[in-house]
Amino acid sequence: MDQYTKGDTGTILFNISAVERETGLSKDTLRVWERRYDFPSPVRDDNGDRAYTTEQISKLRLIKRLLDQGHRPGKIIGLDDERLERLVSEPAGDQPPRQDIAVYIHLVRSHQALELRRHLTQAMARQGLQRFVTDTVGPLTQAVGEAWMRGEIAVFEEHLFTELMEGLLRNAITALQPQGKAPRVLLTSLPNEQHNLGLLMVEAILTVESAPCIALGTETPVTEIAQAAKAHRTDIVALSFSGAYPETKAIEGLRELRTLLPEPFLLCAGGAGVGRIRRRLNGIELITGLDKMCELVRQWRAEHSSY
Amino acid sequence: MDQYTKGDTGTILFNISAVERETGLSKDTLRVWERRYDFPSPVRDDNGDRAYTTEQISKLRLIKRLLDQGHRPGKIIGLDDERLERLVSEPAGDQPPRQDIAVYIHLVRSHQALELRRHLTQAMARQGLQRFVTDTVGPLTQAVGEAWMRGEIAVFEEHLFTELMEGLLRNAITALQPQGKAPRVLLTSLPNEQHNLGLLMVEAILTVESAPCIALGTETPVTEIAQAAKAHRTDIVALSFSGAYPETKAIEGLRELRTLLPEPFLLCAGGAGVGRIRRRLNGIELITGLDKMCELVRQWRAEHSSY
DNA sequence: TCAATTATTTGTCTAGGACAATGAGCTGAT
DNA sequence: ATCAGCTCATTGTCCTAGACAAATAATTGA
Repeated sequence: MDQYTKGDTGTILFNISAVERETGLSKDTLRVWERRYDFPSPVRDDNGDRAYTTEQISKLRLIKRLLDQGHRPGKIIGLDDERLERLVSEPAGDQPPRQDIAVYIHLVRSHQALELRRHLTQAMARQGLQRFVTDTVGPLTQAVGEAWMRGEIAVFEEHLFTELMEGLLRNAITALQPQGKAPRVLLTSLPNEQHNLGLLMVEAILTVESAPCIALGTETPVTEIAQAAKAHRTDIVALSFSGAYPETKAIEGLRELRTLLPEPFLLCAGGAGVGRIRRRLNGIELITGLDKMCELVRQWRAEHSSY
Repeated sequence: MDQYTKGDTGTILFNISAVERETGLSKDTLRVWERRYDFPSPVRDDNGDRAYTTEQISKLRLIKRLLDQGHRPGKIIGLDDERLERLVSEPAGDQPPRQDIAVYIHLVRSHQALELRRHLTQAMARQGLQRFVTDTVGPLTQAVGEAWMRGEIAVFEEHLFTELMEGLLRNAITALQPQGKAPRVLLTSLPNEQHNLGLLMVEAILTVESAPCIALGTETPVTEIAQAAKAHRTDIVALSFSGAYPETKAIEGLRELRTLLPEPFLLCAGGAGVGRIRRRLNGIELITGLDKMCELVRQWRAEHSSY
């Protein structure tokens, strides 16, 4: 029941439930990997329950990232950390390093909240909300996430960053006095997907585009999404998936929603979690970037302006 | 793998994974309930996998609500829908009915988001932020929660309300240009406590009181809270617990935090979850209302103004 | 009346088997 | 050479059924 326990040497050990939360790998998967590949091979606590070390968890995170890139478990689980690291950084490759992002990251790590907020507010004023979101918030959020994966940023630092960013975006959105014209867009995520930043980014962009948003926050059950779309007479339903969201669950949820929502509704999904979906899904638009959401709205307007 | 299949009569059936998502009850729990209480007793599909009907799912939702209210599975699972319904609406107390709250609730239920926002903004302007939070947001949030328990408000309606309220409070907070003087307060909640509204209410009140807040959002592990308090040199650490949070967990977490944070730090806990704690906890302030938080800050200032 | 003990309830863990869906590798026809 | 179709290996999720600690209720004793 407890999330973590202390090992003999004072090291912190995590139970299988905590590891599921931390890595996004289901308990079943963790157990079957242990059976088949001998990794992870956690020690056992007094009850005989699996107890994972932080090292194992970070290796699992690394492996998860590689799976998301298309690698297969059997091929990579045996490799040592060094080789895994090389695989991760390999194809990700060589984006031009960005000075501004490095500055923000530094502010996050040195706990200068006010200074960080000031810098970001200035950037927003300089770039305008639309470009601020696509060119700064998006990449920065991703960079923070990656730094967190590598253990360079503590949990509480990431929390503070997220909170600050949410405040900033929400403020910008209300400042625009959201009204606007069709299409009306419903924004939310499926249960177990708690990341709200992506949704707020989309909301900001859509608000700039004068498309009215109904934002439900995160974790709305599929049936409720369908009800909400009908009750609010939205034209588009947009779901957000972070990179850690299990692909099969995402597809499952989207398909169910498609069945529950008859055709006139446009259904689309975005976020890092859909980037790796190769399959074409019937009647579901996969959005590969924040700017693409804009295009979708414009396209919708073009198709519905015939009168 | 498919989330739902069609039954013989054309009814939609859900697999165990979908039910977990919809109800928040784990697969393990669903299976063990079936074993022990014969409910839910789903039919099986061609693979022998459980297939749940929508009726079963809504009964499960009802049961989940009652569990959150403190009922125990063994006592209520056997009851029929009628009896369950009666239980849900039963404990609704006899507070003096408030007209304004009834109006807000009505707007929530009729999906008039813009109108609701307008009303609330007006109330805020009329009452001032401090009284708006204590006299309107607090009671309203509670009323919405209770209505949701009774099934009078749908999940998506509650989500929209929460989202709207968060935006409103965040906006008010930033508008105040938070700076201010000591004490510095760290605001967050423990893992598994996802309600952010309570934290935002406190943040709003403290901001009015010119006490600078470090808000980490929800679900920060205890060790991280301790680190954050030190890194940001806060004077007070305030945790929020909603009514559903298990009392023992709360006490456990608070005690652990008290051990990790040496004396000069003031540690306090608030929210519906601490209201029912009778025991006095060493070195931990239990806050019984939003206004009490104010008093705590004033008291702190009185004690530290000796120079 | 309240604290300490004992009994019951309840959620989550365990093991290992099964199987469908996915992806990889191969074959033969265009 | 390319591509559809087939086969085989891989992989995630579901299954059963037993165990046990934590949480809660019931009982005892001071």
